[in-house]
Amino acid sequence: MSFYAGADSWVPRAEAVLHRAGYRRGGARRAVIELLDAQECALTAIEIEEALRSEHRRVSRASVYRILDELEQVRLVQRVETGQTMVRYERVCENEHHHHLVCDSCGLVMPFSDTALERAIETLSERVPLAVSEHEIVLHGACEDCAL
Amino acid sequence: MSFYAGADSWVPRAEAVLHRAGYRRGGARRAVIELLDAQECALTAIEIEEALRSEHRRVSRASVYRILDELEQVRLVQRVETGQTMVRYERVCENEHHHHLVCDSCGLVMPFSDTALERAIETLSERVPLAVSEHEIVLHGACEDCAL
DNA sequence: ATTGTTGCAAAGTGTTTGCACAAAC
DNA sequence: GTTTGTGCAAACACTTTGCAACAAT
Repeated sequence: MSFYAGADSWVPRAEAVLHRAGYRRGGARRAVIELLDAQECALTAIEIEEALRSEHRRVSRASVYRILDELEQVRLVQRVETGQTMVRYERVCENEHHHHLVCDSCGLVMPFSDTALERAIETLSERVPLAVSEHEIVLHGACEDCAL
Repeated sequence: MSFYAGADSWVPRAEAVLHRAGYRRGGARRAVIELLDAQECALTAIEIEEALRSEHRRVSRASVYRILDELEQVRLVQRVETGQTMVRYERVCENEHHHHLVCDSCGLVMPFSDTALERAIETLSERVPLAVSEHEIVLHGACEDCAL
């Protein structure tokens, strides 16, 4: 099992995908893309807005939502539902695939990946009355600090 | 793989758990409990409100939310996040454990269960920096009708 | 010049809260 | 009789939309 596989060239790929899909460039979208690329794990829209503001690249909240929506539609970004009232978003890389651990006590979200789990999902996907395109797995519990 | 294991004696257990936790009885809570017990899969708060109204057991929306929250806290009910803007809720039975298939096209939600998957989760849970208490798995895709 | 992008403010929508009254114990 | 449960309406919080100004092509 591993815990985060590091970056690939997501920013250039994102630009290419967006261009091909007919989008023009824009400062707000660029800022969101670069921020997401620098993240280790999923952020909420409001966290994204705040992070950008704190690095003096203010983007309106409406734009954050619009941009995340666009990026999700072209599958550059995926939603992560952690049971924490707010949806989270993270970039999707072609070679790296992970799921999430959520501490229900402090709200910490961590990525993890496991090949046995992926194999089980793959096998299962063939036997289910659904043409499976995605899957999401969230483990809830108490993180090491909170479990003390 | 199987697709829904049927009822156990959830209503009496719910009553017992609530009583032990110091709750009094109430018509609204009773109605929600009986409705949830009759479901095959997870409902949203608004679906619950509407279902109760249509069987002439009107319960205010605020009460639906309050009751679901209480039931969740004593683990009689669990949230299901399907990526469909509204959270869903379903009863949790002691002997039956399932996950969900979601059709992203029509919104259909179906339960499924798989022992290989559960084994993978169990093994994995030991090796992760989290004291795992729950897990949620959602498969997204197109259902048989929508895939045509 | 045309068309997509952005910010702002307003509207929307699901959820929560305050309060008064009814019901349970 | 005291405490909890419930309905109603108002308040909330996150998200979406309308619109005018701006920027990219």
